[in-house]
Amino acid sequence: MSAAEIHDNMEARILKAAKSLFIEKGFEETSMSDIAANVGINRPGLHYYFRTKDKMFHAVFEDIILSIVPKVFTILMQQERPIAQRIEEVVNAYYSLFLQNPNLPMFIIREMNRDVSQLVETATRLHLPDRLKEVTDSLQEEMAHGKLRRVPLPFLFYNLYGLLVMPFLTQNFVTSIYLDNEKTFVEMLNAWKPYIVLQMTTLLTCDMPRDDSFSTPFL
Amino acid sequence: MSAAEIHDNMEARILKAAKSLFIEKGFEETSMSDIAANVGINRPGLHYYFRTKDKMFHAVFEDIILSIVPKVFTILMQQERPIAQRIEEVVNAYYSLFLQNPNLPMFIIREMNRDVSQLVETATRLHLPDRLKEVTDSLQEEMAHGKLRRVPLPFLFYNLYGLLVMPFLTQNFVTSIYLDNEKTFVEMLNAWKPYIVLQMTTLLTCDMPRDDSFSTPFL
DNA sequence: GTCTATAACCTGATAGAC
DNA sequence: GTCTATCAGGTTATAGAC
Repeated sequence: MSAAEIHDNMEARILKAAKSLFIEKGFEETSMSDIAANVGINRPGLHYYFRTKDKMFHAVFEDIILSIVPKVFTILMQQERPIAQRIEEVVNAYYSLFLQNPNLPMFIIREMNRDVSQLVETATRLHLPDRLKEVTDSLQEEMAHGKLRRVPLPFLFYNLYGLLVMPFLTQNFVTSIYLDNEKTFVEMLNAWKPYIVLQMTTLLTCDMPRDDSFSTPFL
Repeated sequence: MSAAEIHDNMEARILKAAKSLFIEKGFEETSMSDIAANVGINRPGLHYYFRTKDKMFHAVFEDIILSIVPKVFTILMQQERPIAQRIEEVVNAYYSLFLQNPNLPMFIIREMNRDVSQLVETATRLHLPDRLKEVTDSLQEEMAHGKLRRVPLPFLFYNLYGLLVMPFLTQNFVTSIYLDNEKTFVEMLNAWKPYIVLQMTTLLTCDMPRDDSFSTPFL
């Protein structure tokens, strides 16, 4: 194995450990010592591969975003498929990601609040705003053609992510109060899924009393 | 002013400062120095009034819970009022609390995950589990009588809090991407409110396709 | 009651030996 | 590349003067 390969290999090992710790405990509460101990090297070793804690974090965060966001964008743009089907697939994608990392929703929301500008910066570097615009344009086209009801985009966002993320954010709490074990939690998640899809499709297809006092340029 | 009054007064001042800092930055990221500086006394002074940082935090947390939870419980138990009205009042109560403290939802969820057992302990000390049981009994009675549709309680919880809390959790993010200023955010919140009420009443009163594969003792 | 001084420890980061 | 030693700064908490 060449020196470069050893280097890459160690870099990957560090990233893996850092990712798991950052997700579990957040940026501030994760120390370089924690990560070093987890990888099996010394604190200064980390600084050799990633000069600062910040740079390590950026790498981890980018990795996480790339693992889900493009997938969701692609699903949402498939205009030929019924919206209920697309939503269900989006929910499935998030479910499978979150079930592997139950702390991920918490992590992302915390990060959103700790440092928005960094998040926006990372997203821009990955050209996600451009891709997002394509998605919203696509949805608005469907709305304009009457295929979907006109709903302000932030409301779609709140509806989907609120319903999707709340069970994970409160997993510990709900489990300790209502449920006996983790298996029950997964069963509950599966029973919850159709509610999410139904609420979203209702919002996007059925006529509901609507308050037009709030209008925005973005829908 | 007696010595005891001076003592109580300083205790209150400390609690107020601690509350605002804990909510804004969380438990771990708030230092005793921060609080001391905010109150205008020295670090060791804090330890005189609250022996440890933990004890101070418990006092703050208890204060927050008492400011909202009993109110919500009372509203939900008013069986004579239409459910839509009750839900709207609950949303109003949370809105007015969260608009004063936009970081409160984040704070509570973080705390839920940092230390569930402490949360449960505090709740028990305040006899909230007993009061909660009365509320759920009341709702289940309405369900049994056909006044409300039978919905698993955790699903009601997810629906209400997911829709209610998501705008606040993502306020910084959404504001920096979609909106120009804070005023717009409040306008959006007000436009969002009827959606929450409608989604909840739909869930609780309309017939929807339903998956009965998940049944629990608590519904 | 409130202060200064300090204990004991943890943090991220770097310099330099090997 | 990986180590030891160390820096400069932060943390909670306490002892003891006044």
